[in-house]
Amino acid sequence: MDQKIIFSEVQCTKHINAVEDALYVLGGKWKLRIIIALFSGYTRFNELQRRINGISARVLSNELKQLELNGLLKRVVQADQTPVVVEYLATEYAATLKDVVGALADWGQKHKKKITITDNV
Amino acid sequence: MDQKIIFSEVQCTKHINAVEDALYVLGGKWKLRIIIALFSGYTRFNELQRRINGISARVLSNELKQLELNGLLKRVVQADQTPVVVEYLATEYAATLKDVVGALADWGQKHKKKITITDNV
DNA sequence: GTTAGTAGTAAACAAAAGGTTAGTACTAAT
DNA sequence: ATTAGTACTAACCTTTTGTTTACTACTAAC
Repeated sequence: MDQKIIFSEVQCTKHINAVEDALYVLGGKWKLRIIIALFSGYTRFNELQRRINGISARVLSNELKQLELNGLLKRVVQADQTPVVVEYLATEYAATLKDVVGALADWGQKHKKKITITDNV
Repeated sequence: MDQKIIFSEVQCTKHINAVEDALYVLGGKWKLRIIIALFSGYTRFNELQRRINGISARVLSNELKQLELNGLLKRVVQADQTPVVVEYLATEYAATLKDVVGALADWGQKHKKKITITDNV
């Protein structure tokens, strides 16, 4: 009932700003899903599209460009191959997202259990 | 260069689905910011609007309704007071988001430092 | 009695995000 | 020769999200 204050007044704006900075890069429906797929070893465009349920080629293409701009993946063209093969590889920097993805996936899993049992009050 | 696979193939879909469930509740531009403000002890409508830079009354109102539906806050009307005071209080369930908010804020903070130094390749 | 504050809602609109369809140019198999 | 796959892009449309302005109804201060 009387909820404890977790963050101090001074920390509030700091936290909001930090989350804002994170969401600028990770926000939207798809970016974290793409990062998970990359972590899982999927590298090719159509492979990613098949794995990430519901994403269109246009949106995937745009999202990949933005993730590359933010240093989370590298687009590698294997020009020696026929046909030319394009690979999207998570960078080392993307690995710093492990905690974020982990925390969110954990919570999501627990939340799903909660709503399937409680059916939400 | 040769990025290690962090999640196994089997875990990929599980992770994506879990993150999907989390984003269903927390996704969008405002929800996490509102939760942080609630954690910080801000409880009143106008107080929240002042604290969360850029949010309009309409959007704040809608977001608060959704957060209440998902059990993350309680809308409490102090009817005895004049004028009537409305308080939005984070629930205990919302406290389970501490790790998520923490991980995201941490990453956002580090990312901001990175881009202000490196200026991004 | 005018101004400011509380806690919003309604209507109208604009912007951002995402979806749909089709198409390119090339290869490889049937 | 047709079908299927790769890796996309363009144009167009819809949906979602957010903004702005105005308004309610009430209180409290100046």
